[in-house]
Amino acid sequence: MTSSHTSSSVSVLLPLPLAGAYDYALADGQDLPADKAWPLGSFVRVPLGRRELVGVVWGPASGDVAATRLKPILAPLEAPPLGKPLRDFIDWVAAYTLAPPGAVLRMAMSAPDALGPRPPRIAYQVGGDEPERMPKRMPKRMTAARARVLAAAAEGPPRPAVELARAAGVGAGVVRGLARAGALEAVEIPAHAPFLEPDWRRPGPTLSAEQARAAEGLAAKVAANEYDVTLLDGVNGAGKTEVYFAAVAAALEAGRQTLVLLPEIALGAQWLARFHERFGVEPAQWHSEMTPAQRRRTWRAVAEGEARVVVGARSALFLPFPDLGLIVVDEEHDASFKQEEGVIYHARDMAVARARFEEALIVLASATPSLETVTNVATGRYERYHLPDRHGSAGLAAVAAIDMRKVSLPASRWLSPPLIEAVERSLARNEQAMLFLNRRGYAPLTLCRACGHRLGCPHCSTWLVEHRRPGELPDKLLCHHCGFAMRRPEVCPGCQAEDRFAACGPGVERLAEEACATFPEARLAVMASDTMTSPAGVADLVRRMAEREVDILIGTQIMAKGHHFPLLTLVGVIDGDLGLGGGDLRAAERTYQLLHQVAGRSGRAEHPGSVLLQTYMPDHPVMAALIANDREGFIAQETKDREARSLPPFGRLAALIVSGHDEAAALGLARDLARTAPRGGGIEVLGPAPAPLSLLRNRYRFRLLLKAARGVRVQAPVRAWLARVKIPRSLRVQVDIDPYSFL
DNA sequence: AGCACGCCGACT
DNA sequence: GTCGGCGTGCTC
Repeated sequence: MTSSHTSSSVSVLLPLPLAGAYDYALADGQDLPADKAWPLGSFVRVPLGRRELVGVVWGPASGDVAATRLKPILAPLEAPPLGKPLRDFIDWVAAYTLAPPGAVLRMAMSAPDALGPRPPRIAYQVGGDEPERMPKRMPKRMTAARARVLAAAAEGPPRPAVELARAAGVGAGVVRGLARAGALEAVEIPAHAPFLEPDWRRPGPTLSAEQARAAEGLAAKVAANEYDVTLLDGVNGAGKTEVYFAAVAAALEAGRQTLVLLPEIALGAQWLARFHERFGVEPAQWHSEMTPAQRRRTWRAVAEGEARVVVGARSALFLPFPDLGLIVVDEEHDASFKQEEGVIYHARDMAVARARFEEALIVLASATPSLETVTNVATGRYERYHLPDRHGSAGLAAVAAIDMRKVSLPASRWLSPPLIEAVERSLARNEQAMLFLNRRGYAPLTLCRACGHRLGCPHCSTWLVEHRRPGELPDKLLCHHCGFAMRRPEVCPGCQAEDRFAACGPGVERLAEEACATFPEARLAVMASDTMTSPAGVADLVRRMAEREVDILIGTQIMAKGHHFPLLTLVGVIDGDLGLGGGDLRAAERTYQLLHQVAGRSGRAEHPGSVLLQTYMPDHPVMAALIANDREGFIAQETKDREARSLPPFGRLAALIVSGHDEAAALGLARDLARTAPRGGGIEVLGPAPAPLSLLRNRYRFRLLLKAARGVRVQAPVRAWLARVKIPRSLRVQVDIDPYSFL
């Protein structure tokens, strides 16, 4: 091993789940010093087997493979090199999550075509500069669609196929067909307009004294250019967004970049509008629904420092910011920050690590901070800015329980008389109401009244959920875990009885049916992740709510995320107890957070709101805390409970999920793992037990849970543990450090 | 993650 | 006789 200045080889990390980086030889006759030609972080094309792929120069050669056996680096790519903070972050995430470093690198290379030269942007025109603007060659076949395209092309500048097609109201194929026929001329036009710099000089809104204090504090922290974690803690409506926008403005002023992580970017239309209002432009966005071209453009703009503010879902955490000065994690408690597939990580926790490597400020914002974050504030690791009051005149919504043990409802009814009366009063006052049920579909279970048979998914250990969406198959049964769908069978698979199926339990669709019958005059809308699939659909519903075209909004938790319904004054929670079943250690915390967030939809602006909570457990600590609006009391009790049981954040957990198509083989490996499990030193291993979803996508799953005392690092013992057993390729062992979901 | 190699069933 | 299934192992 020699220094990178004189060595003739370097190690290159490839975006593959390999154990480590591979050594490559530097090409002969390279007239630049090696560290100039291939600086660390450079993207390079290398051979691997009979393939060629792009990797990143990661460090000096390891020397593991004899120099004579090394293949040469083929060529550098033109994208800017990954900076040291991001490379260190990638190594750190790999070590923390026990994922192969290349698998983590892959997340930072999520726009493969962004690394090479920009593809030319092709536009189509007709007639060029000539005044006539007639096609040089008329197509042999002329159709109405083609005529519209030619007419559209004759006006205005050359346009890309998609835009021209949109202007003519036809598909892009028509444009391409005309180009092929020679009727349209292809010309190269300049690349996309750059991302505009948000204007931080624009005056912000007037802030309250507390908001102003927090805003100034955050701005000063940004200017300090140091690693710092600050919790921005305030109820919905307290103006957290405007406060952290002050930090964004400070980062812009300092010339550094900002990343804002949101739980669900697809639902962020209102957030984007607020950003636009504050800074005059839209920020760059990053989420899973983007097209390859959009990813390319955004990734490259981030890497070149042109995109100054990026708002994105958790995967945006791995974008190649060259100068990141600020990270904001909004709704930091939200469970959707936990990535559960591939590299398993929690984006909030990883964001804190990235901020450390970038020497940046990270702001965690929430009305109901996670116990982890609250504990870090208590121990002084994080600072906290508190925004105690709602900005505006409306007080907090009053929460009251409806004790469902004391109401008797007819079969297949879920609206209690007190809730119905409250909705009627709302409607009479010409105000809006919301009914919340965190369950998609019509009915969560279908059973046979003759023999009791339940219709389950053939690939998972779950019940099929009935959906009755208009325009869809009637009686459609759906598995919410693997997507399996079927029509309800004619006869019961258990006893061959005909027409004896009964839908059991409510989903939002069935609730809507009941609401429709109960409030026949009211205009209803349903909002669930499967009925609101596009951001435009969500935006339209939000608009209809704002313009009072809807009286009762019925939906699942996606209603609770970031939407403001100013005229909404009543929230009815149909089943407050829904999240409390099961063995999830965070069940109480999550239920509190979700119901608090739902309650926060009610009573904004000048309308006071109220929340009615249907529950069979009105005395449960979660319900009691919600009714008393006693967040601190709930946190104190939950803290005491977790501490007593040495559960996070007062102890560490790691889960191993063994899965495979062969149940006996999977169980056998799980037992081998239990036998060789680490013991002592503050570590205890439980299991194997069938995972709560013991069959998922045809894979049988068994879980082992490693519990470690506070301060014990779990990575090294788990790594050594896995090295002790042979894992056949037909089985998979997933490691989940700090598991959230226990499924 | 690919891609090859290798060892057992239904087809030109 | 071979085309092809996917289990196992390797790629600097």
